Amino acid sequence: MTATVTDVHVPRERGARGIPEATIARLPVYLRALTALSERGVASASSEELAQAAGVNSSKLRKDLSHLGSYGTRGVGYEVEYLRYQIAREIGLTQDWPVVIVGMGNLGQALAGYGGFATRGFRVAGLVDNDPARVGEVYGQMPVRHLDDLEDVVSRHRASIGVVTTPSAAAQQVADRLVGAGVSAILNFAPTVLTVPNGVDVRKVDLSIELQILAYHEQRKAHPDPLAAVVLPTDQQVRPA
Amino acid sequence: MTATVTDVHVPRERGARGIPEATIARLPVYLRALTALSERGVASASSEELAQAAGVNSSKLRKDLSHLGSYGTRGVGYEVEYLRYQIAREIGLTQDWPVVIVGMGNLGQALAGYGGFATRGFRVAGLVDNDPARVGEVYGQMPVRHLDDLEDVVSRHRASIGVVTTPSAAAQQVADRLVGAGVSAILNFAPTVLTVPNGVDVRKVDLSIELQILAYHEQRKAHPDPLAAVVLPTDQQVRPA
DNA sequence: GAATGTGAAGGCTTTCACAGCT
DNA sequence: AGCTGTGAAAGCCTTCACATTC
Repeated sequence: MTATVTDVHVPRERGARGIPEATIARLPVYLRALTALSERGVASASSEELAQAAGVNSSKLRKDLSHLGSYGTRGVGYEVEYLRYQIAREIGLTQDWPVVIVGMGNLGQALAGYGGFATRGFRVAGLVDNDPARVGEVYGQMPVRHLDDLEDVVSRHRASIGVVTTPSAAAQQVADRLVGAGVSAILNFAPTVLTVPNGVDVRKVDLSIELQILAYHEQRKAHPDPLAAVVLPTDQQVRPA
Repeated sequence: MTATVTDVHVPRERGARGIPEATIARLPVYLRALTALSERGVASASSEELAQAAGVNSSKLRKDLSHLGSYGTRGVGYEVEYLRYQIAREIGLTQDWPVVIVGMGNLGQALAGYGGFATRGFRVAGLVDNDPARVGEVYGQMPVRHLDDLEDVVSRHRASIGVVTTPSAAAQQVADRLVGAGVSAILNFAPTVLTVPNGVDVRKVDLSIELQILAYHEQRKAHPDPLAAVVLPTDQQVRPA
Protein backbone atom coordinates (compact mmCIF):
# COMPACT_ATOMS: atom_id res chain seq x y z
CA MET A 1 0.00 0.00 0.00
CA THR A 2 2.57 2.49 -1.17
CA ALA A 3 1.52 5.96 -0.12
CA THR A 4 1.43 7.88 -3.35
CA VAL A 5 -0.51 11.09 -3.76
CA THR A 6 -3.64 9.48 -5.09
CA ASP A 7 -3.76 6.11 -3.44
CA VAL A 8 -3.55 3.65 -6.34
CA HIS A 9 -4.79 0.14 -5.71
CA VAL A 10 -1.70 -2.04 -5.28
CA PRO A 11 -2.40 -5.76 -5.61
CA ARG A 12 0.32 -6.87 -3.26
CA GLU A 13 2.74 -5.42 -0.80
CA ARG A 14 6.32 -6.56 -1.15
CA GLY A 15 8.76 -4.13 0.20
CA ALA A 16 7.75 -0.85 -1.33
CA ARG A 17 9.47 -1.57 -4.61
CA GLY A 18 8.58 -4.97 -5.98
CA ILE A 19 11.42 -6.97 -4.46
CA PRO A 20 10.09 -10.42 -3.52
CA GLU A 21 10.22 -11.28 0.15
CA ALA A 22 12.22 -14.43 -0.55
CA THR A 23 14.87 -12.34 -2.22
CA ILE A 24 15.02 -9.86 0.64
CA ALA A 25 15.64 -12.70 3.06
CA ARG A 26 18.68 -13.73 1.02
CA LEU A 27 20.25 -10.33 0.52
CA PRO A 28 21.89 -10.41 3.96
CA VAL A 29 23.41 -13.77 3.05
CA TYR A 30 24.88 -12.37 -0.14
CA LEU A 31 26.13 -9.39 1.76
CA ARG A 32 27.98 -11.62 4.16
CA ALA A 33 29.46 -13.68 1.36
CA LEU A 34 30.63 -10.52 -0.39
CA THR A 35 32.18 -9.21 2.80
CA ALA A 36 34.06 -12.48 3.24
CA LEU A 37 35.34 -12.36 -0.33
CA SER A 38 36.32 -8.74 0.06
CA GLU A 39 38.31 -9.56 3.18
CA ARG A 40 40.12 -12.26 1.26
CA GLY A 41 41.09 -9.64 -1.28
CA VAL A 42 38.85 -10.96 -4.05
CA ALA A 43 37.92 -8.08 -6.35
CA SER A 44 35.48 -9.75 -8.68
CA ALA A 45 33.43 -12.92 -8.79
CA SER A 46 31.03 -14.75 -11.09
CA SER A 47 27.49 -15.62 -10.09
CA GLU A 48 28.68 -19.19 -9.75
CA GLU A 49 31.41 -18.28 -7.26
CA LEU A 50 29.17 -15.93 -5.31
CA ALA A 51 26.41 -18.50 -5.18
CA GLN A 52 28.79 -21.09 -3.83
CA ALA A 53 29.97 -18.73 -1.12
CA ALA A 54 26.38 -17.96 -0.18
CA GLY A 55 25.15 -21.54 -0.30
CA VAL A 56 22.56 -21.11 -3.06
CA ASN A 57 22.51 -21.95 -6.76
CA SER A 58 23.63 -19.47 -9.34
CA SER A 59 20.34 -18.92 -11.16
CA LYS A 60 18.66 -18.02 -7.94
CA LEU A 61 21.39 -15.57 -7.12
CA ARG A 62 21.25 -13.98 -10.57
CA LYS A 63 17.48 -13.70 -10.43
CA ASP A 64 17.68 -12.17 -6.97
CA LEU A 65 20.26 -9.60 -8.02
CA SER A 66 18.28 -8.78 -11.14
CA HIS A 67 15.58 -7.35 -8.87
CA LEU A 68 18.02 -4.76 -7.60
CA GLY A 69 19.28 -3.68 -10.99
CA SER A 70 22.04 -4.61 -13.42
CA TYR A 71 25.10 -4.58 -11.25
CA GLY A 72 27.11 -7.26 -13.08
CA THR A 73 29.06 -7.29 -16.34
CA ARG A 74 28.21 -9.94 -18.90
CA GLY A 75 31.10 -12.19 -19.72
CA VAL A 76 32.89 -11.09 -16.55
CA GLY A 77 30.93 -11.22 -13.29
CA TYR A 78 30.31 -8.87 -10.38
CA GLU A 79 32.68 -6.40 -8.83
CA VAL A 80 32.72 -7.38 -5.16
CA GLU A 81 32.99 -3.97 -3.52
CA TYR A 82 30.48 -2.35 -5.78
CA LEU A 83 27.87 -5.05 -5.39
CA ARG A 84 28.42 -5.12 -1.67
CA TYR A 85 27.67 -1.43 -1.40
CA GLN A 86 24.57 -1.73 -3.57
CA ILE A 87 23.12 -4.50 -1.44
CA ALA A 88 23.98 -2.71 1.81
CA ARG A 89 22.21 0.35 0.52
CA GLU A 90 19.19 -1.64 -0.62
CA ILE A 91 18.82 -3.22 2.81
CA GLY A 92 19.32 0.10 4.50
CA LEU A 93 22.61 -0.65 6.22
CA THR A 94 24.24 2.54 5.11
CA GLN A 95 22.39 4.12 7.96
CA ASP A 96 22.59 3.38 11.66
CA TRP A 97 19.87 1.38 13.42
CA PRO A 98 19.59 1.82 17.17
CA VAL A 99 18.28 -1.35 18.80
CA VAL A 100 16.81 -1.76 22.27
CA ILE A 101 17.02 -5.15 23.97
CA VAL A 102 14.42 -5.99 26.60
CA GLY A 103 15.12 -8.90 28.94
CA MET A 104 18.67 -9.35 30.15
CA GLY A 105 18.64 -13.05 30.94
CA ASN A 106 21.21 -15.31 29.37
CA LEU A 107 20.02 -14.67 25.87
CA GLY A 108 19.77 -10.90 26.28
CA GLN A 109 23.30 -10.86 27.66
CA ALA A 110 24.50 -12.93 24.75
CA LEU A 111 22.96 -10.51 22.26
CA ALA A 112 24.25 -7.45 24.09
CA GLY A 113 27.75 -8.84 23.87
CA TYR A 114 27.46 -9.99 20.26
CA GLY A 115 29.97 -8.07 18.18
CA GLY A 116 28.20 -8.88 14.94
CA PHE A 117 25.69 -6.08 15.39
CA ALA A 118 28.07 -3.15 15.29
CA THR A 119 29.72 -4.21 12.07
CA ARG A 120 26.40 -4.47 10.29
CA GLY A 121 24.84 -1.11 10.97
CA PHE A 122 23.11 -2.01 14.20
CA ARG A 123 23.91 -0.32 17.45
CA VAL A 124 22.77 -1.53 20.84
CA ALA A 125 21.23 1.67 22.12
CA GLY A 126 19.67 0.37 25.29
CA LEU A 127 19.32 -2.62 27.60
CA VAL A 128 16.25 -3.01 29.77
CA ASP A 129 15.27 -5.47 32.48
CA ASN A 130 12.57 -5.94 35.04
CA ASP A 131 14.82 -7.13 37.84
CA PRO A 132 16.25 -4.33 40.05
CA ALA A 133 19.20 -6.58 40.84
CA ARG A 134 20.26 -6.47 37.20
CA VAL A 135 19.79 -2.74 36.73
CA GLY A 136 23.14 -1.02 36.48
CA GLU A 137 25.02 -4.10 35.35
CA VAL A 138 27.00 -3.52 32.21
CA TYR A 139 27.00 -5.71 29.11
CA GLY A 140 28.95 -4.73 26.03
CA GLN A 141 29.68 -1.33 27.59
CA MET A 142 26.01 -0.59 28.04
CA PRO A 143 24.37 -0.32 31.46
CA VAL A 144 21.02 -2.03 32.10
CA ARG A 145 18.09 0.29 32.77
CA HIS A 146 14.88 -0.60 34.55
CA LEU A 147 11.76 -1.63 32.66
CA ASP A 148 10.06 1.51 33.99
CA ASP A 149 12.40 3.54 31.79
CA LEU A 150 11.65 1.59 28.64
CA GLU A 151 9.75 4.41 26.97
CA ASP A 152 12.48 6.86 27.84
CA VAL A 153 15.23 4.65 26.45
CA VAL A 154 13.34 4.06 23.20
CA SER A 155 12.45 7.66 22.51
CA ARG A 156 15.74 9.14 23.63
CA HIS A 157 17.63 6.97 21.12
CA ARG A 158 14.89 7.02 18.52
CA ALA A 159 15.06 3.24 18.41
CA SER A 160 12.77 1.75 15.81
CA ILE A 161 13.84 -1.85 16.38
CA GLY A 162 13.20 -3.74 19.62
CA VAL A 163 14.49 -7.16 20.60
CA VAL A 164 12.35 -9.13 23.04
CA THR A 165 14.28 -11.68 25.11
CA THR A 166 11.94 -11.82 28.10
CA PRO A 167 10.08 -14.88 29.37
CA SER A 168 6.93 -15.67 27.35
CA ALA A 169 4.61 -14.35 30.00
CA ALA A 170 6.02 -10.84 29.71
CA ALA A 171 6.55 -10.72 25.96
CA GLN A 172 3.19 -9.36 24.84
CA GLN A 173 3.20 -6.60 27.43
CA VAL A 174 6.73 -5.60 26.51
CA ALA A 175 5.82 -5.59 22.83
CA ASP A 176 2.84 -3.35 23.54
CA ARG A 177 5.02 -0.90 25.38
CA LEU A 178 7.74 -0.95 22.72
CA VAL A 179 5.16 -0.18 20.07
CA GLY A 180 3.63 2.50 22.25
CA ALA A 181 7.03 4.11 22.60
CA GLY A 182 7.56 4.23 18.86
CA VAL A 183 9.19 0.95 17.88
CA SER A 184 7.89 -0.44 14.61
CA ALA A 185 9.95 -3.60 14.21
CA ILE A 186 10.35 -6.38 16.75
CA LEU A 187 12.61 -9.38 16.83
CA ASN A 188 10.93 -11.82 19.18
CA PHE A 189 12.82 -14.60 20.93
CA ALA A 190 10.02 -15.46 23.33
CA PRO A 191 8.03 -18.52 22.28
CA THR A 192 4.77 -16.60 21.94
CA VAL A 193 2.62 -15.27 19.15
CA LEU A 194 2.80 -11.48 19.47
CA THR A 195 -0.17 -9.39 18.46
CA VAL A 196 0.80 -5.97 17.15
CA PRO A 197 -0.92 -3.15 15.24
CA ASN A 198 -0.73 -2.95 11.47
CA GLY A 199 2.47 -1.40 10.29
CA VAL A 200 4.57 -3.09 12.94
CA ASP A 201 6.83 -5.86 11.71
CA VAL A 202 7.50 -8.89 13.87
CA ARG A 203 10.04 -11.58 13.19
CA LYS A 204 10.36 -14.59 15.39
CA VAL A 205 13.33 -16.70 16.33
CA ASP A 206 12.39 -19.88 18.06
CA LEU A 207 15.06 -22.37 19.02
CA SER A 208 12.80 -25.16 19.95
CA ILE A 209 10.82 -24.90 16.71
CA GLU A 210 14.05 -25.27 14.78
CA LEU A 211 14.98 -28.31 16.84
CA GLN A 212 11.56 -29.81 16.29
CA ILE A 213 11.88 -29.45 12.54
CA LEU A 214 15.21 -31.25 12.73
CA ALA A 215 13.67 -33.93 14.92
CA TYR A 216 10.93 -34.54 12.37
CA HIS A 217 13.47 -35.23 9.67
CA GLU A 218 15.61 -37.32 11.98
CA GLN A 219 12.66 -39.50 12.80
CA ARG A 220 12.00 -40.06 9.12
CA LYS A 221 15.61 -41.03 8.56
CA ALA A 222 15.42 -43.71 11.22
CA HIS A 223 12.07 -45.14 10.15
CA PRO A 224 11.62 -44.22 6.51
CA ASP A 225 8.09 -45.56 6.23
CA PRO A 226 6.37 -46.93 9.32
CA LEU A 227 3.09 -47.69 7.53
CA ALA A 228 4.63 -49.93 4.92
CA ALA A 229 6.35 -51.94 7.61
CA VAL A 230 3.59 -52.16 10.19
CA VAL A 231 0.18 -51.91 8.62
CA LEU A 232 0.33 -53.71 5.33
CA PRO A 233 -0.32 -57.45 5.22
CA THR A 234 2.66 -59.29 3.83
CA ASP A 235 1.86 -59.24 0.17
CA GLN A 236 -1.47 -57.52 -0.24
CA GLN A 237 -1.21 -54.01 -1.57
CA VAL A 238 -3.77 -51.63 -0.12
CA ARG A 239 -4.51 -48.44 -1.95
CA PRO A 240 -4.57 -45.61 0.58
CA ALA A 241 -8.05 -44.07 0.59
CA MET B 1 4.84 -41.07 -2.96
CA THR B 2 5.19 -43.45 -0.08
CA ALA B 3 8.35 -45.49 -0.34
CA THR B 4 7.16 -49.01 -0.99
CA VAL B 5 9.21 -52.17 -1.07
CA THR B 6 10.42 -51.80 -4.62
CA ASP B 7 12.07 -48.42 -4.66
CA VAL B 8 9.85 -46.36 -6.92
CA HIS B 9 11.32 -43.30 -8.56
CA VAL B 10 10.54 -40.44 -6.18
CA PRO B 11 10.27 -37.04 -7.87
CA ARG B 12 10.75 -35.09 -4.68
CA GLU B 13 11.75 -35.75 -1.14
CA ARG B 14 9.51 -34.20 1.45
CA GLY B 15 9.79 -35.92 4.70
CA ALA B 16 9.32 -39.55 3.82
CA ARG B 17 5.53 -39.28 3.77
CA GLY B 18 4.33 -36.45 1.60
CA ILE B 19 3.98 -33.77 4.24
CA PRO B 20 4.97 -30.44 2.68
CA GLU B 21 7.96 -28.73 4.23
CA ALA B 22 5.94 -25.58 4.88
CA THR B 23 3.49 -27.60 6.92
CA ILE B 24 6.23 -29.29 8.92
CA ALA B 25 7.61 -25.90 9.87
CA ARG B 26 4.23 -24.95 11.33
CA LEU B 27 3.48 -28.12 13.26
CA PRO B 28 5.63 -27.01 16.21
CA VAL B 29 3.66 -23.77 16.32
CA TYR B 30 0.38 -25.66 16.46
CA LEU B 31 1.80 -27.90 19.11
CA ARG B 32 2.65 -24.94 21.27
CA ALA B 33 -0.77 -23.39 20.77
CA LEU B 34 -2.42 -26.66 21.74
CA THR B 35 -0.26 -26.96 24.83
CA ALA B 36 -1.23 -23.45 25.87
CA LEU B 37 -4.93 -24.20 25.36
CA SER B 38 -4.58 -27.45 27.25
CA GLU B 39 -2.98 -25.64 30.18
CA ARG B 40 -5.88 -23.24 30.22
CA GLY B 41 -8.20 -26.20 30.54
CA VAL B 42 -9.66 -25.91 27.03
CA ALA B 43 -10.80 -29.34 25.89
CA SER B 44 -11.83 -28.64 22.34
CA ALA B 45 -11.35 -25.92 19.74
CA SER B 46 -12.40 -25.06 16.21
CA SER B 47 -9.91 -24.48 13.42
CA GLU B 48 -10.68 -20.79 13.75
CA GLU B 49 -9.76 -20.71 17.44
CA LEU B 50 -6.66 -22.82 16.95
CA ALA B 51 -5.54 -20.72 14.03
CA GLN B 52 -5.90 -17.57 16.09
CA ALA B 53 -3.84 -19.05 18.90
CA ALA B 54 -1.16 -20.08 16.43
CA GLY B 55 -1.15 -16.84 14.47
CA VAL B 56 -2.20 -18.26 11.09
CA ASN B 57 -5.47 -18.32 9.18
CA SER B 58 -7.88 -21.16 9.53
CA SER B 59 -7.77 -22.58 6.00
CA LYS B 60 -4.04 -22.92 6.24
CA LEU B 61 -4.36 -24.70 9.54
CA ARG B 62 -7.03 -27.06 8.23
CA LYS B 63 -5.02 -27.83 5.12
CA ASP B 64 -1.94 -28.47 7.23
CA LEU B 65 -3.76 -30.81 9.59
CA SER B 66 -5.35 -32.62 6.67
CA HIS B 67 -1.89 -33.87 5.72
CA LEU B 68 -1.65 -35.71 9.01
CA GLY B 69 -5.04 -37.38 8.84
CA SER B 70 -8.60 -36.66 9.88
CA TYR B 71 -8.22 -35.70 13.48
CA GLY B 72 -11.15 -33.30 13.73
CA THR B 73 -14.91 -33.73 13.95
CA ARG B 74 -17.07 -31.95 11.39
CA GLY B 75 -19.49 -29.57 12.94
CA VAL B 76 -17.50 -29.59 16.19
CA GLY B 77 -13.77 -28.97 15.98
CA TYR B 78 -10.65 -30.62 17.32
CA GLU B 79 -10.12 -32.29 20.66
CA VAL B 80 -7.13 -30.48 22.12
CA GLU B 81 -5.37 -33.35 23.89
CA TYR B 82 -5.88 -35.80 21.11
CA LEU B 83 -4.62 -33.48 18.40
CA ARG B 84 -1.69 -32.47 20.55
CA TYR B 85 -0.61 -36.06 20.90
CA GLN B 86 -0.99 -36.74 17.19
CA ILE B 87 1.17 -33.78 16.24
CA ALA B 88 3.79 -34.61 18.87
CA ARG B 89 3.96 -38.12 17.48
CA GLU B 90 4.19 -36.90 13.91
CA ILE B 91 7.12 -34.63 14.76
CA GLY B 92 8.77 -37.36 16.74
CA LEU B 93 8.55 -35.77 20.16
CA THR B 94 7.22 -38.88 21.83
CA GLN B 95 10.81 -39.99 21.88
CA ASP B 96 13.79 -38.39 23.55
CA TRP B 97 16.36 -36.44 21.53
CA PRO B 98 19.80 -36.04 23.09
CA VAL B 99 21.41 -32.79 21.95
CA VAL B 100 25.06 -31.79 22.15
CA ILE B 101 25.96 -28.11 22.31
CA VAL B 102 29.39 -27.05 21.07
CA GLY B 103 30.68 -23.62 22.03
CA MET B 104 29.94 -22.41 25.54
CA GLY B 105 30.10 -18.67 24.99
CA ASN B 106 27.20 -16.47 25.99
CA LEU B 107 24.84 -18.08 23.54
CA GLY B 108 25.83 -21.63 24.37
CA GLN B 109 25.30 -20.87 28.05
CA ALA B 110 21.90 -19.39 27.29
CA LEU B 111 20.86 -22.52 25.42
CA ALA B 112 22.22 -24.86 28.08
CA GLY B 113 20.11 -23.09 30.67
CA TYR B 114 17.01 -22.86 28.51
CA GLY B 115 14.24 -24.84 30.17
CA GLY B 116 12.20 -25.06 26.99
CA PHE B 117 14.20 -28.00 25.70
CA ALA B 118 13.36 -30.50 28.36
CA THR B 119 9.63 -30.01 28.10
CA ARG B 120 9.68 -30.64 24.37
CA GLY B 121 11.50 -33.93 24.13
CA PHE B 122 15.00 -32.55 23.86
CA ARG B 123 17.66 -33.30 26.41
CA VAL B 124 20.97 -31.51 26.68
CA ALA B 125 23.25 -34.51 26.69
CA GLY B 126 26.57 -32.75 26.49
CA LEU B 127 28.33 -29.38 26.51
CA VAL B 128 31.64 -28.93 24.77
CA ASP B 129 34.11 -26.07 24.56
CA ASN B 130 37.57 -25.40 23.29
CA ASP B 131 38.73 -23.28 26.21
CA PRO B 132 40.33 -25.26 29.08
CA ALA B 133 39.25 -22.50 31.47
CA ARG B 134 35.61 -23.30 30.78
CA VAL B 135 35.95 -27.07 31.01
CA GLY B 136 34.34 -28.32 34.21
CA GLU B 137 32.03 -25.35 34.61
CA VAL B 138 28.43 -26.37 35.02
CA TYR B 139 25.45 -24.98 33.11
CA GLY B 140 21.98 -26.36 33.62
CA GLN B 141 23.44 -29.16 35.74
CA MET B 142 25.71 -30.29 32.97
CA PRO B 143 29.50 -29.97 33.14
CA VAL B 144 31.46 -28.66 30.16
CA ARG B 145 33.79 -31.14 28.48
CA HIS B 146 36.76 -30.32 26.31
CA LEU B 147 36.50 -30.22 22.53
CA ASP B 148 38.91 -33.16 22.40
CA ASP B 149 36.17 -35.29 23.89
CA LEU B 150 33.52 -34.27 21.36
CA GLU B 151 33.41 -37.63 19.62
CA ASP B 152 33.16 -39.41 22.95
CA VAL B 153 30.31 -37.21 24.17
CA VAL B 154 28.35 -37.68 20.95
CA SER B 155 28.70 -41.41 20.70
CA ARG B 156 28.25 -42.12 24.39
CA HIS B 157 24.87 -40.35 24.38
CA ARG B 158 23.97 -41.38 20.85
CA ALA B 159 23.27 -37.74 20.07
CA SER B 160 21.95 -37.24 16.57
CA ILE B 161 21.43 -33.49 16.91
CA GLY B 162 24.26 -31.02 17.39
CA VAL B 163 24.03 -27.32 18.14
CA VAL B 164 26.90 -25.15 16.94
CA THR B 165 27.42 -21.96 18.94
CA THR B 166 31.10 -21.45 18.25
CA PRO B 167 32.69 -18.47 16.52
CA SER B 168 32.38 -18.61 12.72
CA ALA B 169 35.98 -19.58 12.21
CA ALA B 170 35.51 -22.83 14.11
CA ALA B 171 32.03 -23.75 12.90
CA GLN B 172 32.90 -25.80 9.81
CA GLN B 173 35.52 -27.83 11.64
CA VAL B 174 33.13 -28.51 14.49
CA ALA B 175 30.40 -29.51 12.06
CA ASP B 176 32.76 -31.92 10.33
CA ARG B 177 33.62 -33.55 13.63
CA LEU B 178 30.00 -33.73 14.73
CA VAL B 179 29.08 -35.45 11.49
CA GLY B 180 32.07 -37.74 11.78
CA ALA B 181 30.93 -38.74 15.25
CA GLY B 182 27.45 -39.65 14.04
CA VAL B 183 25.38 -36.49 14.24
CA SER B 184 23.01 -36.08 11.31
CA ALA B 185 21.21 -32.85 12.18
CA ILE B 186 22.84 -29.54 13.02
CA LEU B 187 21.40 -26.30 14.30
CA ASN B 188 23.91 -23.64 13.35
CA PHE B 189 24.10 -20.29 15.12
CA ALA B 190 27.43 -19.31 13.61
CA PRO B 191 27.08 -16.87 10.71
CA THR B 192 28.65 -19.25 8.20
CA VAL B 193 27.48 -21.49 5.40
CA LEU B 194 28.17 -25.03 6.57
CA THR B 195 29.05 -27.70 4.04
CA VAL B 196 27.90 -31.15 5.07
CA PRO B 197 27.48 -34.54 3.37
CA ASN B 198 24.16 -35.61 1.89
CA GLY B 199 21.80 -36.93 4.48
CA VAL B 200 22.83 -34.40 7.08
CA ASP B 201 20.29 -31.70 7.83
CA VAL B 202 21.39 -28.18 8.68
CA ARG B 203 19.19 -25.40 9.94
CA LYS B 204 20.54 -21.95 10.50
CA VAL B 205 19.60 -19.29 12.99
CA ASP B 206 21.13 -15.93 12.25
CA LEU B 207 20.32 -12.95 14.40
CA SER B 208 21.83 -10.34 12.24
CA ILE B 209 20.06 -11.62 9.14
CA GLU B 210 16.76 -11.27 10.96
CA LEU B 211 17.64 -7.75 11.99
CA GLN B 212 18.64 -6.89 8.45
CA ILE B 213 15.31 -8.07 7.11
CA LEU B 214 13.59 -5.85 9.65
CA ALA B 215 15.86 -2.96 8.70
CA TYR B 216 14.92 -3.35 5.05
CA HIS B 217 11.25 -2.97 5.85
CA GLU B 218 11.92 -0.12 8.27
CA GLN B 219 13.74 1.76 5.60
CA ARG B 220 10.79 1.36 3.27
CA LYS B 221 8.43 2.64 5.92
CA ALA B 222 10.42 5.81 6.40
CA HIS B 223 10.66 6.49 2.67
CA PRO B 224 7.67 4.66 1.26
CA ASP B 225 8.48 5.20 -2.38
CA PRO B 226 11.55 7.26 -3.22
CA LEU B 227 10.84 7.15 -6.94
CA ALA B 228 7.37 8.55 -6.61
CA ALA B 229 8.62 11.41 -4.47
CA VAL B 230 11.63 12.27 -6.56
CA VAL B 231 10.72 11.45 -10.10
CA LEU B 232 7.09 12.38 -10.45
CA PRO B 233 6.12 15.95 -11.33
CA THR B 234 3.89 17.50 -8.72
CA ASP B 235 0.45 16.56 -9.95
CA GLN B 236 0.90 14.29 -12.91
CA GLN B 237 -0.06 10.70 -12.18
CA VAL B 238 1.99 8.05 -13.88
CA ARG B 239 0.47 4.62 -14.17
CA PRO B 240 3.04 2.09 -12.95
CA ALA B 241 3.99 -0.07 -15.94
C1' DG C 1 34.22 -17.33 -25.39
C1' DA C 2 32.16 -16.33 -21.13
C1' DA C 3 28.78 -15.00 -17.96
C1' DT C 4 24.79 -11.94 -17.03
C1' DG C 5 19.90 -10.90 -17.19
C1' DT C 6 15.40 -12.71 -18.10
C1' DG C 7 11.14 -14.73 -20.33
C1' DA C 8 8.91 -19.10 -19.79
C1' DA C 9 8.00 -23.42 -17.50
C1' DG C 10 7.41 -26.01 -13.55
C1' DG C 11 6.64 -26.60 -8.46
C1' DC C 12 5.15 -25.41 -4.21
C1' DT C 13 2.13 -22.84 -1.08
C1' DT C 14 -1.80 -20.32 0.03
C1' DT C 15 -6.43 -19.16 -0.49
C1' DC C 16 -11.06 -20.00 -1.97
C1' DA C 17 -15.32 -22.05 -1.70
C1' DC C 18 -18.15 -25.77 -0.93
C1' DA C 19 -19.31 -30.83 -0.52
C1' DG C 20 -19.72 -33.81 3.17
C1' DC C 21 -20.23 -35.20 7.80
C1' DT C 22 -22.00 -34.68 12.71
C1' DA D 1 -26.67 -25.39 11.55
C1' DG D 2 -21.88 -25.69 11.92
C1' DC D 3 -17.32 -26.93 10.96
C1' DT D 4 -14.05 -30.01 8.83
C1' DG D 5 -11.60 -31.75 4.87
C1' DT D 6 -10.41 -30.91 0.14
C1' DG D 7 -10.50 -30.16 -4.96
C1' DA D 8 -9.60 -26.17 -7.78
C1' DA D 9 -7.78 -21.60 -8.56
C1' DA D 10 -4.48 -18.16 -7.77
C1' DG D 11 -0.12 -16.57 -6.36
C1' DC D 12 4.80 -17.16 -5.36
C1' DC D 13 9.24 -18.95 -5.96
C1' DT D 14 12.64 -21.64 -8.27
C1' DT D 15 14.70 -23.57 -12.17
C1' DC D 16 15.61 -23.76 -17.04
C1' DA D 17 17.60 -22.29 -21.05
C1' DC D 18 19.10 -18.92 -24.05
C1' DA D 19 19.39 -14.20 -26.15
C1' DT D 20 22.29 -10.55 -25.08
C1' DT D 21 26.30 -8.23 -23.91
C1' DC D 22 31.18 -7.58 -23.00
